[in-house]
Amino acid sequence: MQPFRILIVDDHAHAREAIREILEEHTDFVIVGEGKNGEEAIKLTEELMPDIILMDIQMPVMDGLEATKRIKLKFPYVKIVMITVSDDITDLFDALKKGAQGYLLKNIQPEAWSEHLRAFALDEVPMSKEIAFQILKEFPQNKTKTIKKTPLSTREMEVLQLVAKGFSNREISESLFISEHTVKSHLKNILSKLHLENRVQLTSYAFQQGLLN
Amino acid sequence: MQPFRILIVDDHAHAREAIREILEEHTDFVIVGEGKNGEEAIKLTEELMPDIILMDIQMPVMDGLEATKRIKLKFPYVKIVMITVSDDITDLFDALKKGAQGYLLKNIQPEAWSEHLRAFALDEVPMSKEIAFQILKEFPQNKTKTIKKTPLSTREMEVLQLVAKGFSNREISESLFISEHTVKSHLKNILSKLHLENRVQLTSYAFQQGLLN
DNA sequence: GAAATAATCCCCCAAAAGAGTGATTTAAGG
DNA sequence: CCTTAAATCACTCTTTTGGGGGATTATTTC
Repeated sequence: MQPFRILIVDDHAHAREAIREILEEHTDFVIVGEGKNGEEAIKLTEELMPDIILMDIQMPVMDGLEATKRIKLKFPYVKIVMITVSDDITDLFDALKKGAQGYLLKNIQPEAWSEHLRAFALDEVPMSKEIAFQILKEFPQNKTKTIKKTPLSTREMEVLQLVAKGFSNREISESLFISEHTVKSHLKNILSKLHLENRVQLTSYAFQQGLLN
Repeated sequence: MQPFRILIVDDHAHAREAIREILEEHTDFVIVGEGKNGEEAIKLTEELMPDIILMDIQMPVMDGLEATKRIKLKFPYVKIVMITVSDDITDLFDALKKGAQGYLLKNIQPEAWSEHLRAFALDEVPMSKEIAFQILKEFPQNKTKTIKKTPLSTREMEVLQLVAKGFSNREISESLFISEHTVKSHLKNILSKLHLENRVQLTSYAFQQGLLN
């Protein structure tokens, strides 16, 4: 079998070096390029068409979330795996939303990376539950609390329903007998709670979660 | 049983008179008000809270479609029935999309109206298939051709997929390697073909029709 | 009684969306 | 050959959206 072609994107040279060392122990991975930020990631992906991109989340110029989103839009078949030491695990969920296949934590059992990467590359797992569990259980309690559920309030749900039906903020405000400012405020909070960017994504989300009617 | 409280909205006085005559033959209908346009319809609905609104489509100031949409947004339980002599039957489907319960044609068997209205009021039919058929069969062939299916083209479907994922026009244009102008043009055509107003409604539609993935 | 949350409203501002026009090129069908 | 449809791009203009600040009440929770 052809080795998996891997692109590494991280702003720290020493981090890239560490990753390279880990992967070079295995003959079924070949590192085809390295980038320092999101912009380079996009350019290098176009040039090299890697099988897998290992991408850091925090980077200057363009961060890994934005880069993941854009690369996935243009090249849906490229697998992207986030690498991070993030202390805010919600970033990782955001990454999955933007199309990343999975994530690996720099400081947690890098010796097992190759195994997980192979699983990602072979599409064996969209996001392996075992890996997720493995990672989550490593997190101290106070960290995982950052993924606390912030469910939508009653009013926010009402707004959501009307947004998903395609009504404008103005129309919603008239329907609920409140000002348009308030509607925008609710919507802002909803998008923020759900880590979404716009009302279309909210509508998709609502359909997929069965939140409507 | 209480008689059904009916509001008539039509810009022609003689049309309102004709409707009044038809309905007054039946004791289970009482006409509580009359309006001449969409704005009046909204005002009168707030004041009178009728069970059923009989509304013309073509009216000055604000037409029946817009009025239907707004009334339904504020008062979802009011039944709205469109009355029209429209030669473009697509208007009627638009009316149903905006929340109308059904429609009646001025020039076709008004003697059967009361029966149909009773059905609408009692929620026996969201839009009775028999009535729809009855009306459709009265239409000459060349008229019904105006409801011709205009399916989306391949490219339009591609645009739809990306819109429903919450991407902006700019992002879509970069993904498809075309200009943003072209994306807007496609989107405009899509919305027009499907009689929708914005990308959120398109997203809802796509989900409900199972057009995605 | 303090702290947190929900719901309401306000301002500013840049970007995006949508509606109305238009044009050109290519491909497909009769 | 003519017509139609699809796909592309363009310009203008207004409205809408979404992000960034805030603030005030009232209620609930600890």
